[in-house]
Amino acid sequence: MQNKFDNYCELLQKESYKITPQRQIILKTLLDHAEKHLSAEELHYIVKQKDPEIGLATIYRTLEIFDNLNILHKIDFGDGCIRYEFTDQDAHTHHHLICIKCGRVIEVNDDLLETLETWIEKRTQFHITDHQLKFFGYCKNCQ
Amino acid sequence: MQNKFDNYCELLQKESYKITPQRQIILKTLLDHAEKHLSAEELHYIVKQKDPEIGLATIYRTLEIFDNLNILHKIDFGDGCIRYEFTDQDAHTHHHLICIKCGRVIEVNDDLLETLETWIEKRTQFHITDHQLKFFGYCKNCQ
DNA sequence: CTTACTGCAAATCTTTTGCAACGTC
DNA sequence: GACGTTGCAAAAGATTTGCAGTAAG
Repeated sequence: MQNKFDNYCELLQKESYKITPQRQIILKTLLDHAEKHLSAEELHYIVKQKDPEIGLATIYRTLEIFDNLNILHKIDFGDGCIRYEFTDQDAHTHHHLICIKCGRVIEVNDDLLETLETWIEKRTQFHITDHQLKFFGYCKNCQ
Repeated sequence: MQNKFDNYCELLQKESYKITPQRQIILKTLLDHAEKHLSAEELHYIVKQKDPEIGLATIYRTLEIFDNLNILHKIDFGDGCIRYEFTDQDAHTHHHLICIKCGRVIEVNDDLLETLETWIEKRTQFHITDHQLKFFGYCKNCQ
């Protein structure tokens, strides 16, 4: 985990962004909760426990930068706020199961979609660069 | 198209919603632009040309009802507003190609996802009731 | 005539922006 | 020391809600 942190800091530096304490705290927090798909608000709540001074605007601005640098990307689970996920986690073959009762988000990996993608590209002349696949239903506990 | 309109009106009636002129105009407009995935704002703009009195709140309230009755459902193309699509159009085997340059939304049909769904259900014990698959990339014109 | 529906305005919620003060490099 | 970054407060944009008046059944 530490090396990820360092890598992302290097990337920031390389792109001439400054390594501020705020950005370090935010990045650490994101890494610590990588599987949680935090929203800006949730992230802010956690971050404030480490440094109560940090404002919500800084959270949004930092997430924006991380998104631009492709460190993470936005996902929407339909709950009214934007959530974030590390891009390196994605690997293009990773989907989400969203429980419509308890809201739990489960991740699944597969590569069946590759086939579909190739087929669609051939048929529609649309050049696909990314996809999002979400399944809605009931998780094991909520059935 | 007329029979769809009548069917949905019947459904409204059956669920003891009143068939008001506003709801009729909204429903007609939605049916006329079924392939457009209108947002509330866009819908309002069109509807106001037929009846300038209709307020945006009515649009939202009507869309809410239609969503609850499963006449249509929300989709999010990541452009900051909720869009709507008729549920009967979906047929569970219909996906969206979203051009990240011009924003055009193209629809594709396929049933390859069925296989994947069955496989996931078996493996994760998650009961899938719906899915959303979006592909991002460049359309023919924007490549 | 009852009860749901409407339009308006105000409220809410998430996200963005302007700006003066601040901190990194 | 320059310039990017921050916190705050205000703004913006989408959606919701309260309310008094209106209309469908």
